[in-house]
Amino acid sequence: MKKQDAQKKKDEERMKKQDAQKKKEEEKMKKQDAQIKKEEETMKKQDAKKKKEEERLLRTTLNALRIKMKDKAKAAAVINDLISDIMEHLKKNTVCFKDVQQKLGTGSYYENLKIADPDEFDVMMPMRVDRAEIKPFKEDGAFYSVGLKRGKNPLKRFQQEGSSHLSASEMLQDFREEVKKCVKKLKSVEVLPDVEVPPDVEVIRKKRACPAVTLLIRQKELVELSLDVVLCLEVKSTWPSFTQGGLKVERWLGGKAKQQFKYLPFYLVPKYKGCGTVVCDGVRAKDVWRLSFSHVEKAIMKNHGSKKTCCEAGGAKCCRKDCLKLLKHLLHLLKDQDQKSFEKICSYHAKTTLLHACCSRVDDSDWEDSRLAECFRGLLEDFEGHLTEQKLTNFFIPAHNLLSDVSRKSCTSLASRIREQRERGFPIFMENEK
DNA sequence: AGGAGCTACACGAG
DNA sequence: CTCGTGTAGCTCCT
Repeated sequence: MKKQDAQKKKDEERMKKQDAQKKKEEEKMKKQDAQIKKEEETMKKQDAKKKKEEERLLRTTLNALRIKMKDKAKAAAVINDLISDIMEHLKKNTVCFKDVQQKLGTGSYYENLKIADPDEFDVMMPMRVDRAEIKPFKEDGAFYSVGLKRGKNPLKRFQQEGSSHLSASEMLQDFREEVKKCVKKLKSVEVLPDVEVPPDVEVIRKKRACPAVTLLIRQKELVELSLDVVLCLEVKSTWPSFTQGGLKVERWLGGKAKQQFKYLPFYLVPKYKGCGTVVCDGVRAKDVWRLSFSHVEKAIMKNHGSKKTCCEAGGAKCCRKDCLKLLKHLLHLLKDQDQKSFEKICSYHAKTTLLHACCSRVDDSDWEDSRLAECFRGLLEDFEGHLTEQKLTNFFIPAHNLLSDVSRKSCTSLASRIREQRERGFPIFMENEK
């Protein structure tokens, strides 16, 4: 019996030992679990911290990009005076350009997207052309020849001999001369002793394939201002068929909004490249015009939410514009570092990327102000995608690739520079932070 | 043509 | 931080 008892005790003890062992192991496991959880939590915390840091960086960057009210007021006074002088001159002293009645402010300043300094202004001066014959020039649908039909029109003098085509180059040249005359006249005005020194205005040399007459305004104690005056044709008729399938804003802004945009006129700017060799249907390359929808871009930027109240006093604020501002800023900084290689990539590419992004992430909740960092990253990924594929469709003309003139090399190298910034938390913004 | 009233934004006060 | 105010630009109205 004793033996049996002893055996039992032994067994029991062994069992106890085993149990203890088990418990120990369980505890060990628990501890490990806890450890893992803890690690996960610290990772999460670190991530959150990183996110917060990044958010802060982006906000301070945006803050620094804000335009000062005083600068804006000073610049606007000068620019507006200059613009009304030019318009007056055109109305009173010219025959062919007297029909320019309104100014059409375009570009980032007038879209409230200008960053850092109010130093660049874009103004279009439209001339109505009625009953014009607009024919596409080459295949992508961005360039057109403009023919005038019979009837009186001060623009007739810009028609090519033996054809009805309006010569973009000649018209732009004459327009330049008129602007120059106006500037000269302004300079010759006698300066009264008690009047402020008038700003020094210079018409700068025409750049190749540039539709604008650029004026540089220098003033004491103020940044240099540049004013692009763009002569353009306003056509009040249905948009060219090449625009079909573009402006895909139905899901974002609604079908009605799209319809209303399509009721607006379209514009043609004298953007031609190359010399006067005959290229297509007897039309010379320097006589062609390029489509412009900057008035629609501006309207979209002003009314950019899927809800009407987006960014209004009562509604929720979104970060669409802020994301674009940041992208433009990043592009500027990268261009400054590496001037030559990214020369051909401009803020219009950034703007177009945002427009496309808004069409794929259509809800205002996709662009909540609180998600700035996340949204900005998304926009950058879009941009990198366009660059690596070397394909960025004109928002209004699906067959027109805005990157077709940019070299493969600069596309891929810019894409990797942007990716690098994104992955490293935008050190380029930190360097420029003060 | 000019001005009233609006929006979008900057900015300073509390 | 929120709020009111100022500024420029735009639309609509007379």
